[in-house]
Amino acid sequence: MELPSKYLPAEIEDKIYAAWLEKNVFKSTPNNKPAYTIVIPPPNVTGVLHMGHMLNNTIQDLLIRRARMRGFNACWVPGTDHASIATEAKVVQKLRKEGIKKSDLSRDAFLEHAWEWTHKHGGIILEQLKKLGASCDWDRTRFTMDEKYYESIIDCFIDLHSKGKIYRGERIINWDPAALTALSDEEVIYKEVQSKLYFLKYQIEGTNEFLTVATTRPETIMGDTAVCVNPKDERYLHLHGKKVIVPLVNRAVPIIADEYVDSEFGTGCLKVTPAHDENDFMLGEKFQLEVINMMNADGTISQAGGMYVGEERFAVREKIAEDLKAANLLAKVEEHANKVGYSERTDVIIEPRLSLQWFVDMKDLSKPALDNVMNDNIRFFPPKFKNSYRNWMENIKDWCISRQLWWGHRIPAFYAPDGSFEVAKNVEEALTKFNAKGASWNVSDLKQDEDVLDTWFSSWLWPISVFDGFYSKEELDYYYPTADLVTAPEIMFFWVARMIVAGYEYQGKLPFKNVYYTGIVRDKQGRKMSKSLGNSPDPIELMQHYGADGVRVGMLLSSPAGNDLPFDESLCEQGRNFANKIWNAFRLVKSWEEKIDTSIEQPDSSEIAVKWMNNRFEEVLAEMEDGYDKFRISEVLMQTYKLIWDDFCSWYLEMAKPSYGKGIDQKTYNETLSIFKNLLKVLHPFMPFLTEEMWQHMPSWKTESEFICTSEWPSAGSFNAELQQSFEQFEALVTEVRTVRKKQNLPNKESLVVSFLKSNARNNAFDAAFKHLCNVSELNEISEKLNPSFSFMVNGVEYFIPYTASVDIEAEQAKMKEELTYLQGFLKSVEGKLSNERFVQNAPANVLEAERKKQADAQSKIAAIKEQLGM
RNA sequence: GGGAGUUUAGCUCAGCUGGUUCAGAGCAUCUGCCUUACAAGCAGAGGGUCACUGGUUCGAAUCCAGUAACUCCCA
Repeated sequence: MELPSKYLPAEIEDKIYAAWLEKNVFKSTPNNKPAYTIVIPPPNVTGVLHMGHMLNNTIQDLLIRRARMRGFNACWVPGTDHASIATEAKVVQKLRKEGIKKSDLSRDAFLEHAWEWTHKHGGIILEQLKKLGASCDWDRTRFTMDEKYYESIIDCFIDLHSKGKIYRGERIINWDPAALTALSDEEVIYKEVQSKLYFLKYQIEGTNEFLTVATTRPETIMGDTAVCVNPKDERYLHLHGKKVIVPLVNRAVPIIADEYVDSEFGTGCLKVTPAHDENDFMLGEKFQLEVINMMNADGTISQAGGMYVGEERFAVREKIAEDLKAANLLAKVEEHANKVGYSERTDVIIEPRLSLQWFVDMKDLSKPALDNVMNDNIRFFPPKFKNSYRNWMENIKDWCISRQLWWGHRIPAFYAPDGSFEVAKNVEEALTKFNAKGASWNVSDLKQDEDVLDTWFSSWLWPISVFDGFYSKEELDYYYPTADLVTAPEIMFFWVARMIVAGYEYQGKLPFKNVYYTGIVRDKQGRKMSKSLGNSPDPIELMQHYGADGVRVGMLLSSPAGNDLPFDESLCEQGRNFANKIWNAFRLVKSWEEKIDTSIEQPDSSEIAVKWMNNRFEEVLAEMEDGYDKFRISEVLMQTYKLIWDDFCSWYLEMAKPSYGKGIDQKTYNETLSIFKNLLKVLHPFMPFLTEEMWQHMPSWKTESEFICTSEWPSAGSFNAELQQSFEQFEALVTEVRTVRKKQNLPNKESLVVSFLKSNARNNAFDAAFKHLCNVSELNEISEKLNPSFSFMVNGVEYFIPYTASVDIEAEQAKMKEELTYLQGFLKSVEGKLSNERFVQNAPANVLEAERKKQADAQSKIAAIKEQLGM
């Protein structure tokens, strides 16, 4: 069978993926093997694959494939998230294009559109993941709005409510005036902006004195119900207990004193607007202040404001500044840089708004989640993220979980006409609860809460509910806790922390053992990849260009845990080249199949080559396992890369390769195949398609396992360090000879005679390989130096290659002199150390010994060169 | 404003408890090769005041203090 000289991924990837699916190799059901589970961070149901997904899912696939080969029952659960705000926004947008306004639709009609949209776009991303080679158990695909899943979220709400962990309360929340919904703290992005600081004059009641208050938000004065100063601030001591008149509004409000106020900021006086600022709200509660809600949901001034009613908040800011100035109540305006919160979704400025919302009381819930990360029951990679996790957990606030949206899990609270409510699974149960308390409503009297739950309130049960864990223990007991979670640090608080909370609350144990945080994929200029910048390559196109394996390798080459990944297509090129290199090594070995000559004994050179390569494999395998344990993925990849390219292709194959026109012995052939097979196995998690394709070309391997992806991971054997050291000396010797050949233009076809000075230190283990590799016809031990000749030292042994006619002796001598000068300087520095008494006294024995060896080596080299130069 | 992190070759990064794993890897660059698996390749080579300044030590990329620049998180 003819194999093309280039590896052509496009022709084989789909075929191989289909074969895997057909034989259900990714399917997992509980059995007597240990489970190794990963749940996918569910992508947005209507999203498309981007580079972040590529990185994240490549890592998950790598981990799950390795686990599968190591004999675990590997289960990778795929799925998608309903992403309530993002999806609803897209549906609203789509309807608008069709001339339909959301407000014209009933809830049910809107939801029909949303489902339609979901069915049309949902799952695209999962299909794309198949191109990447993702070995998910697709039969387990879950969606956060699946019936069973939905039910578990509702039950979770009801449960937490009954435990008193969920409450309804009036709070200042982050309000998005464009999306008309509350946002969690995590959905607010703070940006540094250049704004203005307005100095407003508040007249002190009954006097002609004024108090100046600095504010960035003069438009909220209609909601002012106090002015606050620091009690220690001597400038204002005399005003405690007095009142001031709010400018323009002409309302008298008290001057209060509280430590909260920073005397250094502005004038040291703070206007207090309890309905429009979180800290002011706190002051309001503390001092029992009146609360005036002067803004509408859409960011216009409300009736309660009394002035500028119906006008937009920022227009009013301009206007009020003018009016204040006209009334001579504006002392001055300064430029001022501050941070302002923006909505992550709509990018409008967040309005702190007093509003009735549902909250989760996080105080007690968060405790086990904090402790078990800090004590490493759940390990973070890299561990530096434990710091920010702790910081957040220790200052955790109650979680606002209601959203003024339709797409999502509808809050199971039912209101009676008198405003009382009951939390229940459905209206009938709510009615029962009402009536048990003596009320006598009918079903038609009750109205369900209009709001849905924060998306993260559904995804925090992901590791539990994908196994129907609320209703059945069968699968959960087997698969939970899951092994690893691979995700981005950006959602550590949104999601990771909350899954841990839910895990301890509902299972009493951790949801996963390790959390691997990936970096952000950036472009070459360090910018985050985004649709709006258009700087993100299309992953599907990339895979078409470089092959899925090439892209996988490209993604992982430069992505140490937690560090950002400056992505460059040349990385994929490197991956593709690597695939091609292996492909050609495979072609070579495959071609030996026809050259087997059973009459040939295994040559010594091949024997040592096999022995060394097996030993080297053990050494690197141990390093790789260690790297995997520490999630040092890019390092493991590089170890694999060098093992295959350098050790196997550049050294082993060259040693084992028969001379031109010669056949190969059976033993070397068999052993080469066995080495190759192990290499492909450890490479498989990185390059699943390539390795599987080659496996399928080898009938003898297929008797072991039909697919490489279900074959057995190589088990570790013993490693002989001495053998590796011998190899390295041999390597150095070969390099020296190649250098001589190159300098002298001696083609490899012409054989050489190499001599060496008799020495006890000389290691001859690789002599046969050396002669084979360097085309050395004779390797002679001599007792006298050979002059004139090229000479070089390897590990204390001096070698000679006779001069050929064409040698430029003068140039050779000049080089030797240069070398001599360097060695003399080196020797001097070593001797300097050794003559330092304190060094000799304090340094450990091995260091001293090393220095003495350096000294001896340098001395002998110097002597050798001097002799050659006739000095 | 509070916290965390980073700074080592042109680029991306390794360098654990101070000493042969100590100045390293891959890519890129340069030189020579279409050598009978592979030019998506082979064989070589060059390249760094380890951000800066001090300190501790016989000895510092590594420990300590300070400075600078950048990044992220929280308010």
